[in-house]
Amino acid sequence: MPELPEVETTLRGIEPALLDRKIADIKVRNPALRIPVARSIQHARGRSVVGLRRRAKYLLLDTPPLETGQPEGGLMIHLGMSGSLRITDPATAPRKHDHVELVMDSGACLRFNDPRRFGIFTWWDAPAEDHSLIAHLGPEPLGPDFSGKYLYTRSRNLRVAVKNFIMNSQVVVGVGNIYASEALHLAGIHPSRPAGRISLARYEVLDQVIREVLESAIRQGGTTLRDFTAPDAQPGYFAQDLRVYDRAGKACFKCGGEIRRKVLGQRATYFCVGCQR
DNA sequence: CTTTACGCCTGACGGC
DNA sequence: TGCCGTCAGGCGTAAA
Repeated sequence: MPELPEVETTLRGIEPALLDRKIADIKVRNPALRIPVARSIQHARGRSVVGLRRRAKYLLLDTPPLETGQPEGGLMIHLGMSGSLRITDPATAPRKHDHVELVMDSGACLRFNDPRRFGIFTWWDAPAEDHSLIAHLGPEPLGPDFSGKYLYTRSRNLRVAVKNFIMNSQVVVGVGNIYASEALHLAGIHPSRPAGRISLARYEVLDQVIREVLESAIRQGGTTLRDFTAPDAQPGYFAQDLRVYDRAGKACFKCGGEIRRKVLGQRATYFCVGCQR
């Protein structure tokens, strides 16, 4: 499932094939994504991709108008939980669940594949920051606006469990279910602890481990990046580093305690009974 | 306002 | 072997 590191890896993987290239054609095979693919994505046809950005788990392609009067904006892609992008030859037969594709003038082709169709492929009107899906998002976890002090200040008087707090995209973006459990374990914080009852010092630790776990995963994403265009590209680059996720009943690598599973906010949550308080 | 539940959807998996 | 129920998950939205 694409978390922030995999989206970042995806961005780096598709950039060489898209940057400064013209979108010659846009094909929609199945518009039934989480948000139906609208005809407006055709605004990008004939335009060049002059920039690729990531905001939270959204990929943004900048496509300036060719002549005055055309709309300013670009394409927005979200991978949902089963989406992926790959660069391929447009002559190759599409796979099952290849819903949208960009045919570049270079002859390369970007295909959006998403079995569960929780993803998004849509058009945004400039400025992208004002789009309803990203206008109210919190800071980037790897950016300068995210800090222990920020988490501490935002959480005062909140009774919500700290795991739900850091998974709230209005608080901070890109901390998915897996990394929330992993980061809290590394920080020694119990996932059920009320967010408003955690000290500044502990939030400073949490800030650091969130950065570390995401940066580490992005580095390992480089492995995924290399076979990104390969027909049999495999996800799961982070699986070997998981310390608590999906390890219920097993022993904690740090203290030997038992890893338990509980449901918080309708999500599977894993933690160690020995070293998380 | 905060908090919780639900729905979208397919594939993997276990039970029979 | 195949059928069926259950679960997983990002995240917006409705409901409480």
